[in-house]
Amino acid sequence: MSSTAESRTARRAPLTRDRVLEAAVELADTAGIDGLTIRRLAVELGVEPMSLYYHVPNKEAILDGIVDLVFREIEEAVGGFVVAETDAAWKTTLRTRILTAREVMLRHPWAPGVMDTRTELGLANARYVDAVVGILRSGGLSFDLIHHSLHALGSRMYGFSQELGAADDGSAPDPEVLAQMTEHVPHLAAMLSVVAHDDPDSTLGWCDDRFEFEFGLDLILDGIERRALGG
Amino acid sequence: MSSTAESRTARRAPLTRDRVLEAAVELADTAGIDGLTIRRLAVELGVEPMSLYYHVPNKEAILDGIVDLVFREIEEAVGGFVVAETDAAWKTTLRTRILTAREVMLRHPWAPGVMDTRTELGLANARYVDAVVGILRSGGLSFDLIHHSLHALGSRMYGFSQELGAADDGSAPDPEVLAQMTEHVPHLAAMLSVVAHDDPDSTLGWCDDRFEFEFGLDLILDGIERRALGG
DNA sequence: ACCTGAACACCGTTCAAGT
DNA sequence: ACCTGAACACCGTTCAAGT
Repeated sequence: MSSTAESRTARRAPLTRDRVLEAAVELADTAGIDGLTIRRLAVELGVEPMSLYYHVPNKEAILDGIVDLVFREIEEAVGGFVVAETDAAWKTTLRTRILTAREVMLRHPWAPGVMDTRTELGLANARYVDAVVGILRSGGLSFDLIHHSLHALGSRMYGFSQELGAADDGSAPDPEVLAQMTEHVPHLAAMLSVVAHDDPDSTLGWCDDRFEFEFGLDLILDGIERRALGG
Repeated sequence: MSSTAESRTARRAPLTRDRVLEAAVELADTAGIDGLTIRRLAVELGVEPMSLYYHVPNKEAILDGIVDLVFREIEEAVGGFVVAETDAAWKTTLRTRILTAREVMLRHPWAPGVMDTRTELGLANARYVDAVVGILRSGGLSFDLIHHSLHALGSRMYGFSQELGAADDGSAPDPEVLAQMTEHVPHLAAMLSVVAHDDPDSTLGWCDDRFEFEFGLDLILDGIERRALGG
């Protein structure tokens, strides 16, 4: 009973690599990726900045570690990366797998950005890709086609894809802005004035909304299937 | 004749927004995006750091500016963004357009990364998208399908796509590493041991090699065409 | 109009030291 | 074994000033 009250959350719990990484994910979730600094992370953990370096070599390792955590979260969400030997319904299996990964990604909007900056493929990430290869293999695809398919999917395989910019944010196009656009980008303006977005779960900025994501995903999955059937 | 020799390249040329941005592109090309700092940019221009702020409000504006320059470079490379009224060969028109954009992107490996961080759609970027919309429109597609197609293309529309990590860098798989991989990522290891990469113009790390890029691009373009024909 | 100097509030990280 | 303090070499940016 040496301390009457905790002055900070989990102050006395011993620091560990896992606690550092979990706190880092939480900080990135709440403060954004720019808010994730060694120094802020330290105050969050009730510790001096330099203490972190005992558990983690540098900031890059922290970034590696938090994308690892995200992939482990995906593994948990899909109930483990076990793959059937053969699976006639490989396409829907992969589809739901990817949409589940997407759910997790939506909880960590910073994840796509920092995944892009990773140069090495971490183990958890590799295990995710491995499972995707397994699913495609269970559908009887050749390794060659599987390889091309991974490239074709790109980041969509992880449940996210590049956005096009703020022009397409789901808000109704302002008629006045539209008039100005007509001068410089007539085709784009015409499209936006025609396309009515209803955006049920509105986007996080980095990410298509669900309908658009699925449209692109299905386009690619259909294409892969067609290649597999020799089309 | 007050100065006998230039102590720095273009030292006495008056600073201007354009000169700042051109120097910024050059610095990012040579020193990488992390090497592009206000302070280094200043010494490159033979000027004090604070001088830049007279021509540009802050660093974000510089980043906006250099992706603008990249899109202008693309516009030049494709010979202007004019679009035919109707074009039966819209698919190959768009295909070559995108592959030309890709050539430019390959000259500026930092571009995809900073494009991802832009929140607003700049004018030059919008003009690029506008031309793509125009090409699809010239093929007779509905604006609705065009809109979905833009999302389906994602960053591929600009000539780049997300990479999967260093595991797939075109180097022949090291048998010893492969043995270790077999334990944790058996499907991936099996695929890599089968897939022989011949990588003519080898990648820059952020980017698929040309064959893989075209495979994915054609998959999507074929899918769009099929949707257009009501498939 | 265009450029500068000093200063501020931040970074990540090293190194030698404390317990 | 685990944490700290002072210090270093960087950032972007403000503000008041120079010409």
